[in-house]
Amino acid sequence: MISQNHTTIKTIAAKLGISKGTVSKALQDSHEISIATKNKVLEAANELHYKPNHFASGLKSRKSKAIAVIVPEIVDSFFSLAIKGIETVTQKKGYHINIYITNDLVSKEKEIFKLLSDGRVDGVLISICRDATCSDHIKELMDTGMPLVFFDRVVEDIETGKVVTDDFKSGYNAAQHLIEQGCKRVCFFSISENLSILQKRVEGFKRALSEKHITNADNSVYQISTDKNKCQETITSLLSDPDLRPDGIVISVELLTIPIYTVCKALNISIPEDLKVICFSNLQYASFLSPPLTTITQPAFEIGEQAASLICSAITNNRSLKNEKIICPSQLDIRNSSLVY
Amino acid sequence: MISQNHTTIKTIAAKLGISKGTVSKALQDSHEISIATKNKVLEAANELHYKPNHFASGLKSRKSKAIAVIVPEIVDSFFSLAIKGIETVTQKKGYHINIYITNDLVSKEKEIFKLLSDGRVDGVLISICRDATCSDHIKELMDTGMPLVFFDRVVEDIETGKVVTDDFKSGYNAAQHLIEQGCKRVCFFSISENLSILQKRVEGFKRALSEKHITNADNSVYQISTDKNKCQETITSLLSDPDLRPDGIVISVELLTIPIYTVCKALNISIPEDLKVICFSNLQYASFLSPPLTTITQPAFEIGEQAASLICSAITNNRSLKNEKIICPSQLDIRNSSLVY
DNA sequence: TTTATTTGCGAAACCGGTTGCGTGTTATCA
DNA sequence: TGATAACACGCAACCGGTTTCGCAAATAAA
Repeated sequence: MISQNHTTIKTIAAKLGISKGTVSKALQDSHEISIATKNKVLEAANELHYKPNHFASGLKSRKSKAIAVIVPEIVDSFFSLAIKGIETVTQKKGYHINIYITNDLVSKEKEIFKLLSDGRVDGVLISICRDATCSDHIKELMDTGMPLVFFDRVVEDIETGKVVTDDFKSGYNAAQHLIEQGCKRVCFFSISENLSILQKRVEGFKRALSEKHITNADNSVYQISTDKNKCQETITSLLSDPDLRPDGIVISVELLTIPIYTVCKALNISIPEDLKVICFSNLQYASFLSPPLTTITQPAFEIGEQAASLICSAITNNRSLKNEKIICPSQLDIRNSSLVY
Repeated sequence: MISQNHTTIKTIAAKLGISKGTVSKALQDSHEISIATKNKVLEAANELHYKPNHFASGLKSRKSKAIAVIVPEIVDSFFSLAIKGIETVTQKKGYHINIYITNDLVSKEKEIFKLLSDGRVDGVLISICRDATCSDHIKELMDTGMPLVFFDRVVEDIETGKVVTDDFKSGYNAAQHLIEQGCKRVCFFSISENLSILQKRVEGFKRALSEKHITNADNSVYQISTDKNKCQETITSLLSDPDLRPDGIVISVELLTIPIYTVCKALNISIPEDLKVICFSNLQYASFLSPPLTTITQPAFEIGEQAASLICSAITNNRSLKNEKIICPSQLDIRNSSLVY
């Protein structure tokens, strides 16, 4: 095991009595090498179990054939599906993916970006942190020429590839659906004021409210902590008073589903009788929850595929990503949690 | 953007009028460089935004600080949690992780192993395919000295690090629980005859049956396809006849949960009245399913952490992984799907 | 003061492929 | 048959750090 006498291009050259350069060119199927020599080289390479060294070739080519994928969370049906979509594409195109999880911490996001400046990856796919207070680290890496594509959670004022869903419309549709189901006091539970996609969902949500003359529009959006305990506390306080509590909620992220179901159970609030719920979620199990959860289902897999395609073509064709914005529409999957009882 | 005039060690050397070697040593805080020079180098490096080149250092050191993580699926609460556990550890130790998804195909697994022989990763963490008919590719890579750790789905006859749960006992406990709940005809739904962990679960399951003198033990294990349509067909045919169908099922993997719930709904079989169900699963939503699902919950996060720790210490300390087997016990989370009505 | 030792740094080989250029050989054409 | 072109391959620099070795100057010991 210790004697890793790996075979290099030099080994092959020595065995065949030819030069390194010739072996290298033969392996690349270069036109300036005869077929006879190529065959001999291939045979020897095979026999000696030759494997080209990633570092050596990367040193010259400055290409790693790897892409960084940065996500806030992985135990999440949206992000895991998106990653699967990414992997499907990158695998076909011969790219490797490096996964980084930020846990929604900008500090960790910054550390990751430091690591990526060593040429380890050829491009970056990222869905940014919830508390996205600063994006200098992103700009800095991009300034070195690193291609970067945002998916889902984007930084609005950085001009580069973006793949998102139709957030405004989705927020609008969600609210409209609840209103159509008879809700009079509709709320939006968000987890961040900074994320542009959540802002857009809120805008769409508010638009629907104002169009339908729902009066609590100004006081209808709540920021919920993602810390388990705080989260449940906040929701509990918001839902405790039967006279003040909403009769319809749009949940901005899947993460909040369990807390809300938990609190409703604890407070004996029945969904959908007392409270109608709709959630931005990709949960496979939505139909089998109790009650079945109405969702705004994002095309997570497709978003991943599109993002991966964009970054790959940016890398190989040196394609500019400015003004490349792809919008994959979400769909409303109506289930019992939001239906008239 | 095109002018990527990156600064190298040479740039710094030229600016300061010293040699490459000195700069390199200064950056490594070598004892043979004066503090004055080190400071000058650090300052210049900072000023010029110097970033060491991953390929150049890797070429010498033969270390990539990267670990491959190979899983059959990622949209799965067990595997995504395990990956999160892995990432927690590797991130702390300065390792990157490359994710590969096999979709349970040996062919893809083999392709991945070919890719990993170029020095791109320093070690491998893998949970093998369902149809694990051959493991030559794994042995071949290990023969080159590549450290490898199996987690959850292991190859029994390859001697290396393994992190698993107590599969026999879990299978035993699952069956015992159903029997205690009054089931007379208990079945095990598996997805593979080849996976040793499933074999062990089955063994434990059968042991419980025989100890309790359940008579259908010989005819109680069914292999279910993971193809959606075939899967539902098989389950439907197994559950159709009210006189022949089981009154208790142990589901070996999370993947089969939805099909079973779906078929039961379609056939109007009520869980747990007509059929009690228990599933090997890490689903966060188990409590909120209808009915809440009794699970054998594997310590997925911990399994990931342990596996990552093992591989890291194998890489850095050249620690041998033979006979390194870590068993993280699962727990039985009893919910309504298996309880006496 | 002389010798021995330590300190600080430069020169150059090295890691393993890649590539431009030059050269000798063979094929082509007038 | 001589000039030209196509072909096949070797040589050596190069990518950007790392590391060994050696040397000169500074310091310590004799």
